[in-house]
Order: sequence, then C-alpha cells, then structure tokens
Amino acid sequence: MSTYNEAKVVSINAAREACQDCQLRKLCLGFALSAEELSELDSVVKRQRCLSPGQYLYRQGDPFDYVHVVRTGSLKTYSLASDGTEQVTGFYLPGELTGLDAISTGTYPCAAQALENTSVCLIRYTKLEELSSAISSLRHSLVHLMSRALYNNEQHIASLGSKSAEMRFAWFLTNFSERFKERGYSPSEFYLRMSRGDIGNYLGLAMETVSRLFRRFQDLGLIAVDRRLIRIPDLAALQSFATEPHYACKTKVVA
Amino acid sequence: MSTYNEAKVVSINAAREACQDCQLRKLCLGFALSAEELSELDSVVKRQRCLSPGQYLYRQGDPFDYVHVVRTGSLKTYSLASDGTEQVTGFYLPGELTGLDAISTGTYPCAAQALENTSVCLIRYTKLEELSSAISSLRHSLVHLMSRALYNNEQHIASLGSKSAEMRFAWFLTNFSERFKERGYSPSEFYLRMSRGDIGNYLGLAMETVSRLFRRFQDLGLIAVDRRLIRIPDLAALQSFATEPHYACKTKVVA
DNA sequence: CGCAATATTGACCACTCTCAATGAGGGTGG
DNA sequence: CCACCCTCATTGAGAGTGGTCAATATTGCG
Repeated sequence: MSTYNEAKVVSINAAREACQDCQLRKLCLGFALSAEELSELDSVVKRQRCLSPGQYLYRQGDPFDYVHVVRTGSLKTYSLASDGTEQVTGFYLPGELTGLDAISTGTYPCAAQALENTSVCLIRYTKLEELSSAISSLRHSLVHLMSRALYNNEQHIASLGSKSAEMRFAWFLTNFSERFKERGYSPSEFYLRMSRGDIGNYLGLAMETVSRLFRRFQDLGLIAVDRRLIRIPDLAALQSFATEPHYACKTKVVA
Repeated sequence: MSTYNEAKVVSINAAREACQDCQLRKLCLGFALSAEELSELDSVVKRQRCLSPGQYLYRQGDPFDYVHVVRTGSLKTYSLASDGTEQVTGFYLPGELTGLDAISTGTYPCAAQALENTSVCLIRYTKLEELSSAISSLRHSLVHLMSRALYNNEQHIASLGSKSAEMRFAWFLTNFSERFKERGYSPSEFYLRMSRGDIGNYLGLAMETVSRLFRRFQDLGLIAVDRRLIRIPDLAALQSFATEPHYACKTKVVA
C-alpha cells in the first residue's frame, strides 16, 4: 500500500514537474487541479524520452500516438517529398509542442529529429482527448496551442514569401530571439543547434547563401557568430532588416 | 407557440443545412445528434453573411469572435507586414474553415477578403467552445480541423521551399484540383478567382512570373487557360511537374 | 463607348544557385 | 598525444532563374 502510494506520489510529481517545463503548465499549475485530476493527467504524461543528436523522435508515416513536448534540447521536423528532397518545416525549443499536425491524418506527416541531446515528454493523444472532455482548461489549452502553431506557420510562410534572402534570414534570427526570450533564455545570446543546411532549407535558401548571410550580418555588426553561438548586440537593428529591405549595403551604397 | 416552434424548426434546419455545406457536417449528420443538441448547435451557427468581391469578412487586428465556414464563393487571407507589404497566407473554398489562427491571440492575425460573391456562416467561438465540452464529436471535429489546417500550412511551406517557380506553380494547381475534388467539384476544370498577383504573392513569385508560367504550361499542354478558368487535361502530367524538376523544357532541350 | 484595373509580353540585370575547392572542428584510432 | 578522416562550414567564380521596369493588350464596368 505504502509503496503504491509512494509510487503514485512520485509519478504525480513527475507529471507536475514535466508540466512545469511545458506549455501545459497552464493547466497543471494555473488552474489548481484536484489531486484526482492530477493523477489522471499523470496517466497521460508518459515518462520522458531522451534522444541523442540525429536520433528520431518519430518518422514520417509513423502511426500517430503521442504529442510531444520538448523539455530540454531541440528538434527539427521535416517532410520528405516523393523525389526524396526534404523540407524542414520547423524547429522546436524547450516548452514547444510537436506532433499536432498528425492528429487529422493519423500518421505523422513530418519526421522529428533531435538536433542535440534532447529530452521530451510524451503525451498519449487518446488519453489527452479523453481527459480534455473532463478538464475544460486542458481542452482550452490544446486548442490554444494549435492555434498558436497555425499562427507560427503563417509567419514562416510570410517570411518565405518575402523575396530577399536578407529579410528571411533576419526574420529567422529575430524569431529565435523572441522564442528564447519567451522561454526565459537570453534573447541576445543563444545557440542555433541546426546546421547551416537546415537553416537554408527552412528558409528556402541554399546553404552557401546562409553562410554568406552570417558573414554579411557579422560584418555589418548585426550579430556576432562563433560557430553555432549567436550574439545579437542590437536587436532593433536586426529587426529592421527583417521588415525593411536594406538591400544596398553590400554591393553599392546608393547616394 | 406554434410560431415559436416553427421558427425553431426553421432555424434548426438552417443549422443542419449550414452544416451540410461545411466540415462540421460530421457532427450534425455523422453522429446523430439529439434534437436538443441540434438546437444548441443552432445557437452557435449564426445566420450566414454575404460578401461582395473585395469585401472584408474581417480585418487584421479585429477582435476574434467568430470562426467562419465558407458556404459558397471563396476567400483569401493575408497579413500585412509593418512596411505595408502583404503576404497572402491562404485561399478558402466552400466547406473550408477560416479564423482558427485567431484563437490564441484573440485578434485575427490575417485579414479575410472575398474573391467573389461569397457567403459564409459564422460560428461564435465562445459558444462553440462551451458546446464542445458537452459534445465530444464536436470537440474531436474542431481539433481535427485545426490539425488539418496545420498540415495544409506545412504543404504550403514545402512548396515555397521548393526552389523552382515551375514546381511551386504546379503544386498550386494540383492542390486546388484536389481541394475541388474533395468538395465534389470537378478536379479538372475550375475557376481560380484570385488575381495573378495574389497567386504570385501566395507562391512567393512575381505576378509576371505567374503569367509566364500560365503561358508555358499552356504551351506544354498541361493546362488550358481561359482567363480565370482552368482546365487540366492530364492531371498526372501536371503532378509530375509538382514533384520533379522538369526544368529544361523552355530554354534548351538537353540531349 | 471609354476608362480603369488586370494581364501579358519583352528586355535587362542582379540576386541567388550551382559547382568546386579550401578550411575548420570533432571524433577515432594508432 | 598526435595524425587522420569525416563532416560541416566557408569562400570563390560563373551561370541562370526569376525580379524589376516598362509598354502593350485585354477585360470588366459604368
């Protein structure tokens, strides 16, 4: 009995802890769940899974079972076209959810791969759905997160639509700066763990172009780059490159 | 009494009818709602709204109240950057939902504008949410639709990421063909009501490039274009242009 | 019928891609 | 501990796709 209860408490704490790190904290902490509800939630949040760099969390076409919350580390998601070319669709930082796009199809439309040592917690979707009928805040949260994901995708689309490589790249950097800030990390100094190739793919640019942009932005004093560590001394300046086309800077200084 | 009941019946029928046209039909018809549930649903689905070409369903920044289902006609959504440039984020055909991206922010992040005479039904979100706690199929449906929207966005992103204008354009055409087919319209002959400029914007291409692609594809026999009416004699051929880069066709026929 | 908006077509050029070589790290094994 | 290799990143040169600008054609609408 005692052991059972202890185990229960431990697992409840594990769930609570897992939620602290994730977007779902709203419902764990913000809404003061009952012990019973919390233990139900515990049945949903499976113990975390650890991934090494390059390891897959799931592959394109895998049957959909879980939604995943990044605890530490980072992921990229990408889809493979029929001709084998891959398209990076997103990067996921601690606290962000992935796998939501699989709900409608029943299989993951994108693969998710760790960019570094990464731990995620798994949330069994069927359970999550059951539970969301009982706990309104959970339901609310889920819909909110999906809406947010839609919004993010639209921003990505908007950046791909803006013609110049410069603007896309500046948007990319400011976007990560914002996301790190939201998560409590420094907005002006962070690691971008993905390769130049992944960045290029994500932005619809060639790897070489990304590399040249890193150099150009560094020469302009917009960023300081040390391998994959980025520092942004003047975020406002960088943001202006994301919105206005500053194109002339390299080739010709128009009078 | 009689008048009240009649009105009730009429409005229930209106809701049922509205749902027949929309993705939400699943829950109206597929799951055999009780009369009571149906009348509740009726309170959610507001009478439809009609729009003339160019008229706005909502504007960017408007407070979020309703989710919208296109009944007839079509919409485009676009977001305005701070410098005033617009980015078309989506086109919506009959049966498709718009406004889901506004749930998280509370204001519409994109404007929605009619491309032709268009009627939509409005679904008050707060009611929808209340009701979705009671009706599990509705909740399921909503999440499903959002997931589907995420998936669609990822496809859009993948198409923007594929470098060649040809492939983007071919994807665009096949995507619309599929969507028309899903909705029960002809997949091989349909109107694209948006301007060339909108298509270009949506695909990250210049209007002139889109115009040239229409011509090239027509010359290749892939499509027949009469103003905004498109006919696709051989869908498979077109699809091959969406996946494989057929690039050489115009400039040089390499031996 | 005439104006305005949209679409087409052409010429030019530049931004970005491709190809290719070099350089820098990081890990492994001798 | 160093040499080697392999991956990733950088840099350069050249070419090409697609953008820009501009003129013309077409359509739609009053």
